[in-house]
Amino acid sequence: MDHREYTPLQELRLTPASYIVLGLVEWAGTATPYDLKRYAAASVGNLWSIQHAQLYSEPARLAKAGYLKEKREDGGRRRKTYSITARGRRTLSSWLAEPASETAELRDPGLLKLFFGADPKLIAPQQVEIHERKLAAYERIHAGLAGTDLRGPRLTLEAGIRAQRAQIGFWRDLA
Amino acid sequence: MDHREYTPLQELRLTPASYIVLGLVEWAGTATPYDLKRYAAASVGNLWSIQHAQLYSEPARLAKAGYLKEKREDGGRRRKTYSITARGRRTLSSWLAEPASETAELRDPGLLKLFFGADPKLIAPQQVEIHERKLAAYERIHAGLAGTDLRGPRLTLEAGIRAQRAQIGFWRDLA
DNA sequence: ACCGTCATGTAATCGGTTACATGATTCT
DNA sequence: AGAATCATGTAACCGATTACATGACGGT
Repeated sequence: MDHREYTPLQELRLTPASYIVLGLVEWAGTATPYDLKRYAAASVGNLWSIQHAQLYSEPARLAKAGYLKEKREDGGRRRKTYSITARGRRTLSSWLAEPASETAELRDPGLLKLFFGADPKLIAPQQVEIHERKLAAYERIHAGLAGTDLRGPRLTLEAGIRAQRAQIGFWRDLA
Repeated sequence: MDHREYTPLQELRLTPASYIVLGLVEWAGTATPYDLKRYAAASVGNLWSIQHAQLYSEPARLAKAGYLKEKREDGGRRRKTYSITARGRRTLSSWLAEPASETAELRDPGLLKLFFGADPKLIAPQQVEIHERKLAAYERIHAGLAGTDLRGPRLTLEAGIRAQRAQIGFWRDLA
Protein backbone atom coordinates (compact mmCIF):
# COMPACT_ATOMS: atom_id res chain seq x y z
CA MET A 1 0.00 0.00 0.00
CA ASP A 2 1.25 3.39 -0.90
CA HIS A 3 1.09 5.98 1.81
CA ARG A 4 2.51 8.87 -0.10
CA GLU A 5 0.16 11.76 0.08
CA TYR A 6 -0.89 13.93 -2.78
CA THR A 7 1.79 16.56 -3.11
CA PRO A 8 0.79 20.05 -4.11
CA LEU A 9 2.50 21.40 -7.19
CA GLN A 10 5.56 22.35 -5.23
CA GLU A 11 6.48 22.85 -1.65
CA LEU A 12 8.11 26.15 -1.02
CA ARG A 13 8.77 28.46 1.81
CA LEU A 14 6.90 31.72 1.63
CA THR A 15 9.15 34.56 2.61
CA PRO A 16 8.26 38.20 3.09
CA ALA A 17 9.33 38.72 -0.50
CA SER A 18 6.74 36.17 -1.55
CA TYR A 19 3.98 38.03 0.21
CA ILE A 20 5.13 41.29 -1.24
CA VAL A 21 4.83 39.86 -4.72
CA LEU A 22 1.50 38.26 -3.96
CA GLY A 23 0.22 41.46 -2.44
CA LEU A 24 1.33 43.62 -5.31
CA VAL A 25 -0.04 41.30 -7.95
CA GLU A 26 -3.36 41.05 -6.24
CA TRP A 27 -3.53 44.80 -5.90
CA ALA A 28 -2.61 45.39 -9.52
CA GLY A 29 -4.74 42.59 -10.91
CA THR A 30 -2.12 41.83 -13.48
CA ALA A 31 1.54 42.73 -13.63
CA THR A 32 4.83 42.04 -15.36
CA PRO A 33 8.04 41.87 -13.36
CA TYR A 34 8.87 45.31 -14.54
CA ASP A 35 5.56 46.61 -13.30
CA LEU A 36 6.27 45.01 -9.97
CA LYS A 37 9.56 46.76 -9.86
CA ARG A 38 7.93 50.12 -10.32
CA TYR A 39 5.12 49.47 -7.88
CA ALA A 40 7.51 48.22 -5.26
CA ALA A 41 9.87 51.12 -5.65
CA ALA A 42 7.03 53.56 -5.17
CA SER A 43 5.36 51.85 -2.25
CA VAL A 44 6.51 48.89 -0.14
CA GLY A 45 10.05 49.61 -1.12
CA ASN A 46 10.14 52.24 1.56
CA LEU A 47 9.44 49.66 4.17
CA TRP A 48 11.00 46.55 2.74
CA SER A 49 13.10 46.92 -0.35
CA ILE A 50 13.56 44.23 -2.95
CA GLN A 51 16.17 43.81 -5.63
CA HIS A 52 14.68 43.99 -9.08
CA ALA A 53 16.13 40.65 -10.09
CA GLN A 54 14.07 39.02 -7.42
CA LEU A 55 10.94 40.37 -9.00
CA TYR A 56 11.70 38.04 -11.88
CA SER A 57 12.59 34.92 -9.94
CA GLU A 58 10.05 35.17 -7.17
CA PRO A 59 6.92 35.36 -9.35
CA ALA A 60 8.27 32.42 -11.33
CA ARG A 61 8.61 30.40 -8.15
CA LEU A 62 5.15 31.40 -7.03
CA ALA A 63 3.70 30.51 -10.40
CA LYS A 64 5.29 27.09 -10.38
CA ALA A 65 3.72 26.47 -7.01
CA GLY A 66 0.31 27.58 -8.16
CA TYR A 67 -0.03 30.86 -6.35
CA LEU A 68 0.19 32.90 -9.51
CA LYS A 69 -0.83 32.36 -13.09
CA GLU A 70 1.79 33.10 -15.69
CA LYS A 71 1.00 34.20 -19.19
CA ARG A 72 3.58 34.87 -21.89
CA GLU A 73 2.82 37.38 -24.56
CA ASP A 74 3.37 36.20 -28.10
CA GLY A 75 4.91 39.28 -29.68
CA GLY A 76 8.50 40.51 -29.60
CA ARG A 77 9.58 40.75 -25.99
CA ARG A 78 7.53 37.81 -24.92
CA ARG A 79 6.99 39.40 -21.56
CA LYS A 80 5.52 37.40 -18.75
CA THR A 81 2.40 38.66 -17.11
CA TYR A 82 1.23 37.41 -13.76
CA SER A 83 -2.09 37.33 -12.03
CA ILE A 84 -3.12 35.80 -8.76
CA THR A 85 -4.90 32.47 -8.51
CA ALA A 86 -7.55 31.42 -6.02
CA ARG A 87 -4.88 29.58 -4.10
CA GLY A 88 -2.70 32.64 -4.02
CA ARG A 89 -5.52 34.78 -2.81
CA ARG A 90 -6.35 32.33 -0.05
CA THR A 91 -2.75 32.18 1.08
CA LEU A 92 -2.40 35.92 1.09
CA SER A 93 -5.53 36.57 3.05
CA SER A 94 -4.79 33.95 5.64
CA TRP A 95 -1.35 35.46 6.10
CA LEU A 96 -3.01 38.82 6.59
CA ALA A 97 -5.40 37.37 9.12
CA GLU A 98 -2.90 35.81 11.45
CA PRO A 99 -0.97 38.20 13.69
CA ALA A 100 2.74 38.60 13.04
CA SER A 101 4.70 36.85 15.71
CA GLU A 102 8.23 37.66 14.67
CA THR A 103 9.64 40.89 15.94
CA ALA A 104 11.48 43.36 13.78
CA GLU A 105 15.09 44.15 14.46
CA LEU A 106 16.55 47.60 14.14
CA ARG A 107 19.42 46.50 11.92
CA ASP A 108 20.68 50.00 11.55
CA PRO A 109 24.26 50.25 10.30
CA GLY A 110 24.71 53.50 12.17
CA LEU A 111 23.66 51.94 15.44
CA LEU A 112 25.94 49.02 14.78
CA LYS A 113 28.89 51.35 14.59
CA LEU A 114 27.77 53.08 17.70
CA PHE A 115 27.56 49.76 19.46
CA PHE A 116 31.15 48.95 18.66
CA GLY A 117 32.44 52.25 19.88
CA ALA A 118 32.21 54.72 17.01
CA ASP A 119 32.48 58.31 18.13
CA PRO A 120 28.97 59.75 18.41
CA LYS A 121 30.12 63.23 17.47
CA LEU A 122 31.44 61.76 14.30
CA ILE A 123 28.44 59.85 13.07
CA ALA A 124 25.48 61.57 14.67
CA PRO A 125 25.31 64.49 12.22
CA GLN A 126 25.13 62.22 9.22
CA GLN A 127 22.53 60.05 10.90
CA VAL A 128 20.39 63.05 11.66
CA GLU A 129 20.66 64.07 8.06
CA ILE A 130 19.77 60.62 6.77
CA HIS A 131 16.73 60.27 8.97
CA GLU A 132 15.54 63.77 8.24
CA ARG A 133 15.73 63.11 4.57
CA LYS A 134 13.77 59.91 5.02
CA LEU A 135 11.24 61.69 7.15
CA ALA A 136 10.73 64.38 4.54
CA ALA A 137 10.25 61.77 1.85
CA TYR A 138 7.71 59.90 3.94
CA GLU A 139 5.79 63.04 4.69
CA ARG A 140 5.67 63.97 1.06
CA ILE A 141 4.32 60.59 0.07
CA HIS A 142 1.91 60.63 2.95
CA ALA A 143 0.51 63.96 1.86
CA GLY A 144 0.03 62.58 -1.62
CA LEU A 145 -1.98 59.73 -0.18
CA ALA A 146 -4.48 61.87 1.70
CA GLY A 147 -7.95 61.32 0.40
CA THR A 148 -7.16 58.09 -1.38
CA ASP A 149 -8.46 54.77 -0.16
CA LEU A 150 -4.99 53.35 0.32
CA ARG A 151 -5.35 52.83 4.00
CA GLY A 152 -2.59 50.27 4.48
CA PRO A 153 0.14 52.29 2.85
CA ARG A 154 -0.99 55.42 4.62
CA LEU A 155 -0.88 53.80 8.05
CA THR A 156 2.44 52.21 7.32
CA LEU A 157 3.87 55.55 6.40
CA GLU A 158 2.65 56.96 9.66
CA ALA A 159 4.55 54.27 11.49
CA GLY A 160 7.60 55.10 9.46
CA ILE A 161 7.25 58.77 10.25
CA ARG A 162 7.11 58.07 13.94
CA ALA A 163 10.13 55.82 13.70
CA GLN A 164 12.13 58.44 11.87
CA ARG A 165 11.18 61.08 14.41
CA ALA A 166 12.30 58.84 17.23
CA GLN A 167 15.64 58.22 15.59
CA ILE A 168 16.15 61.88 14.83
CA GLY A 169 15.53 62.69 18.46
CA PHE A 170 18.03 60.10 19.53
CA TRP A 171 20.84 61.24 17.27
CA ARG A 172 20.13 64.90 17.97
CA ASP A 173 20.56 64.32 21.67
CA LEU A 174 23.77 62.53 21.00
CA ALA A 175 25.30 65.34 19.00
CA MET B 1 55.92 43.70 -18.04
CA ASP B 2 53.52 42.40 -15.51
CA HIS B 3 50.94 44.82 -14.27
CA ARG B 4 49.20 42.58 -11.81
CA GLU B 5 49.18 44.16 -8.44
CA TYR B 6 50.00 42.44 -5.23
CA THR B 7 46.83 40.70 -4.17
CA PRO B 8 45.99 40.55 -0.49
CA LEU B 9 45.42 37.10 0.90
CA GLN B 10 41.89 37.08 -0.30
CA GLU B 11 39.39 39.54 -1.58
CA LEU B 12 36.13 39.41 0.26
CA ARG B 13 33.20 41.58 0.90
CA LEU B 14 32.84 42.72 4.45
CA THR B 15 29.25 42.54 5.53
CA PRO B 16 27.71 43.71 8.76
CA ALA B 17 28.17 40.18 10.02
CA SER B 18 31.88 40.53 9.36
CA TYR B 19 32.11 43.65 11.44
CA ILE B 20 30.12 42.08 14.20
CA VAL B 21 32.60 39.24 14.37
CA LEU B 22 35.56 41.58 14.16
CA GLY B 23 34.10 43.81 16.82
CA LEU B 24 33.34 40.99 19.19
CA VAL B 25 36.72 39.36 18.76
CA GLU B 26 38.53 42.61 19.34
CA TRP B 27 36.45 43.27 22.40
CA ALA B 28 37.04 39.82 23.81
CA GLY B 29 40.68 39.61 22.86
CA THR B 30 40.30 35.97 22.06
CA ALA B 31 37.24 33.90 21.33
CA THR B 32 35.97 30.59 20.01
CA PRO B 33 32.90 30.46 17.81
CA TYR B 34 30.92 29.31 20.75
CA ASP B 35 32.09 32.26 22.78
CA LEU B 36 31.01 34.50 19.95
CA LYS B 37 27.63 32.93 20.00
CA ARG B 38 27.18 33.71 23.65
CA TYR B 39 28.53 37.22 23.40
CA ALA B 40 26.35 38.00 20.44
CA ALA B 41 23.23 36.59 22.02
CA ALA B 42 23.75 38.76 25.06
CA SER B 43 24.62 41.96 23.27
CA VAL B 44 24.52 42.85 19.59
CA GLY B 45 21.98 40.13 19.06
CA ASN B 46 19.34 42.53 20.24
CA LEU B 47 20.14 44.87 17.44
CA TRP B 48 21.32 42.58 14.73
CA SER B 49 20.92 38.88 15.25
CA ILE B 50 23.16 36.26 13.74
CA GLN B 51 22.65 32.56 13.25
CA HIS B 52 25.12 30.54 15.27
CA ALA B 53 26.31 28.63 12.23
CA GLN B 54 27.54 31.85 10.78
CA LEU B 55 29.75 32.36 13.78
CA TYR B 56 31.70 29.36 12.54
CA SER B 57 31.93 30.23 8.89
CA GLU B 58 32.44 33.95 9.15
CA PRO B 59 35.53 33.88 11.39
CA ALA B 60 37.01 31.25 9.09
CA ARG B 61 36.48 33.56 6.13
CA LEU B 62 37.97 36.47 7.99
CA ALA B 63 40.94 34.41 9.06
CA LYS B 64 41.64 33.26 5.54
CA ALA B 65 41.68 36.88 4.47
CA GLY B 66 44.04 37.91 7.22
CA TYR B 67 41.70 39.85 9.46
CA LEU B 68 41.78 37.28 12.20
CA LYS B 69 44.36 34.82 13.44
CA GLU B 70 43.16 31.28 13.90
CA LYS B 71 44.65 28.89 16.41
CA ARG B 72 43.58 25.29 16.85
CA GLU B 73 43.91 23.72 20.24
CA ASP B 74 45.67 20.39 20.30
CA GLY B 75 43.56 18.50 22.80
CA GLY B 76 40.28 16.68 22.37
CA ARG B 77 37.79 19.06 20.76
CA ARG B 78 40.44 20.84 18.76
CA ARG B 79 38.51 24.05 19.11
CA LYS B 80 39.45 27.02 17.05
CA THR B 81 40.32 30.22 18.81
CA TYR B 82 40.40 33.54 17.05
CA SER B 83 42.12 36.80 17.77
CA ILE B 84 42.28 39.96 15.73
CA THR B 85 45.26 40.88 13.59
CA ALA B 86 46.67 44.31 12.94
CA ARG B 87 44.95 44.29 9.60
CA GLY B 88 41.66 43.39 11.22
CA ARG B 89 42.03 46.14 13.76
CA ARG B 90 42.77 48.70 11.07
CA THR B 91 39.77 47.62 9.04
CA LEU B 92 37.49 47.73 12.02
CA SER B 93 38.55 51.13 13.15
CA SER B 94 38.34 52.68 9.74
CA TRP B 95 34.83 51.28 9.41
CA LEU B 96 34.01 52.85 12.73
CA ALA B 97 35.43 56.16 11.62
CA GLU B 98 33.49 56.61 8.43
CA PRO B 99 29.86 57.60 8.81
CA ALA B 100 27.25 55.04 7.84
CA SER B 101 25.66 56.05 4.59
CA GLU B 102 23.12 53.30 4.16
CA THR B 103 19.81 53.84 5.80
CA ALA B 104 18.04 51.25 7.89
CA GLU B 105 14.72 49.89 6.78
CA LEU B 106 11.91 49.10 9.13
CA ARG B 107 11.39 45.59 7.81
CA ASP B 108 8.70 44.88 10.32
CA PRO B 109 6.50 41.90 9.45
CA GLY B 110 3.60 43.48 11.28
CA LEU B 111 3.85 46.65 9.25
CA LEU B 112 4.09 44.62 6.09
CA LYS B 113 0.76 43.03 6.84
CA LEU B 114 -0.70 46.38 7.65
CA PHE B 115 0.55 47.69 4.34
CA PHE B 116 -1.27 45.00 2.44
CA GLY B 117 -4.51 45.59 4.19
CA ALA B 118 -4.51 43.54 7.35
CA ASP B 119 -7.15 44.60 9.83
CA PRO B 120 -5.53 46.88 12.43
CA LYS B 121 -7.87 45.74 15.18
CA LEU B 122 -6.68 42.25 14.53
CA ILE B 123 -2.95 42.71 14.66
CA ALA B 124 -2.43 45.80 16.78
CA PRO B 125 -2.87 44.09 20.14
CA GLN B 126 -0.23 41.50 19.42
CA GLN B 127 2.13 44.14 18.11
CA VAL B 128 1.72 46.20 21.25
CA GLU B 129 2.46 43.14 23.27
CA ILE B 130 5.56 42.28 21.25
CA HIS B 131 7.02 45.73 21.44
CA GLU B 132 6.26 46.08 25.13
CA ARG B 133 8.05 42.86 25.80
CA LYS B 134 11.02 44.04 23.82
CA LEU B 135 10.97 47.35 25.61
CA ALA B 136 10.97 45.68 28.98
CA ALA B 137 13.89 43.50 27.98
CA TYR B 138 15.86 46.48 26.75
CA GLU B 139 15.21 48.42 29.91
CA ARG B 140 16.32 45.53 32.04
CA ILE B 141 19.58 45.18 30.16
CA HIS B 142 20.05 48.91 30.16
CA ALA B 143 19.71 49.05 33.92
CA GLY B 144 22.29 46.31 34.24
CA LEU B 145 24.70 48.38 32.19
CA ALA B 146 24.53 51.48 34.34
CA GLY B 147 27.89 52.29 35.80
CA THR B 148 29.83 50.10 33.42
CA ASP B 149 32.08 51.56 30.77
CA LEU B 150 30.15 49.91 27.95
CA ARG B 151 29.16 53.15 26.34
CA GLY B 152 28.37 51.81 22.87
CA PRO B 153 25.98 49.11 23.99
CA ARG B 154 24.32 51.47 26.42
CA LEU B 155 23.68 54.12 23.81
CA THR B 156 22.46 51.56 21.35
CA LEU B 157 19.98 50.28 23.87
CA GLU B 158 18.72 53.79 24.38
CA ALA B 159 18.05 54.05 20.68
CA GLY B 160 16.26 50.74 20.82
CA ILE B 161 14.17 51.89 23.74
CA ARG B 162 13.06 54.98 21.89
CA ALA B 163 12.24 52.95 18.83
CA GLN B 164 10.12 50.53 20.83
CA ARG B 165 8.28 53.38 22.51
CA ALA B 166 7.51 54.94 19.15
CA GLN B 167 6.13 51.69 17.83
CA ILE B 168 4.08 51.07 20.93
CA GLY B 169 2.56 54.49 20.54
CA PHE B 170 1.72 53.81 16.96
CA TRP B 171 0.03 50.48 17.53
CA ARG B 172 -1.79 51.75 20.61
CA ASP B 173 -3.32 54.55 18.63
CA LEU B 174 -4.39 52.09 16.01
CA ALA B 175 -6.19 49.81 18.41
C1' DA C 1 24.59 59.44 -35.94
C1' DC C 2 25.61 59.29 -31.21
C1' DC C 3 25.04 59.11 -26.38
C1' DG C 4 22.79 58.46 -22.27
C1' DT C 5 19.18 56.77 -19.68
C1' DC C 6 15.22 53.82 -19.19
C1' DA C 7 13.35 49.24 -19.92
C1' DT C 8 13.82 44.43 -19.44
C1' DG C 9 15.84 40.34 -18.62
C1' DT C 10 19.32 36.21 -17.39
C1' DA C 11 23.37 34.14 -15.07
C1' DA C 12 26.45 33.43 -11.47
C1' DT C 13 27.74 33.86 -6.94
C1' DC C 14 27.53 33.73 -2.06
C1' DG C 15 25.89 34.99 2.49
C1' DG C 16 22.76 33.31 5.63
C1' DT C 17 19.53 29.92 7.17
C1' DT C 18 17.99 25.35 8.20
C1' DA C 19 18.93 20.82 9.11
C1' DC C 20 21.69 17.40 10.90
C1' DA C 21 24.94 15.30 14.41
C1' DT C 22 27.32 14.07 18.47
C1' DG C 23 29.68 14.79 23.12
C1' DA C 24 29.27 16.58 27.68
C1' DT C 25 26.55 17.87 31.89
C1' DT C 26 22.99 18.26 34.89
C1' DC C 27 18.74 16.87 36.83
C1' DT C 28 15.29 13.46 38.41
C1' DA D 1 20.08 4.95 34.24
C1' DG D 2 17.55 7.86 31.37
C1' DA D 3 16.03 12.38 29.88
C1' DA D 4 16.80 16.79 28.91
C1' DT D 5 19.52 20.59 28.01
C1' DC D 6 23.86 22.72 26.83
C1' DA D 7 28.03 22.77 24.05
C1' DT D 8 30.02 22.45 19.67
C1' DG D 9 30.38 21.68 15.10
C1' DT D 10 29.49 20.44 9.79
C1' DA D 11 26.72 20.04 5.56
C1' DA D 12 23.40 21.33 2.31
C1' DC D 13 20.35 24.30 0.43
C1' DC D 14 18.42 28.43 -1.41
C1' DG D 15 16.97 33.26 -1.30
C1' DA D 16 18.91 37.45 -2.34
C1' DT D 17 22.35 40.27 -4.30
C1' DT D 18 25.64 41.45 -7.89
C1' DA D 19 27.10 41.31 -12.38
C1' DC D 20 26.25 41.05 -17.00
C1' DA D 21 23.60 42.09 -21.37
C1' DT D 22 20.82 44.03 -24.84
C1' DG D 23 16.92 46.74 -26.84
C1' DA D 24 14.22 51.03 -27.07
C1' DC D 25 13.88 55.83 -27.00
C1' DG D 26 14.63 60.78 -26.34
C1' DG D 27 17.66 64.45 -26.80
C1' DT D 28 21.76 67.04 -29.09
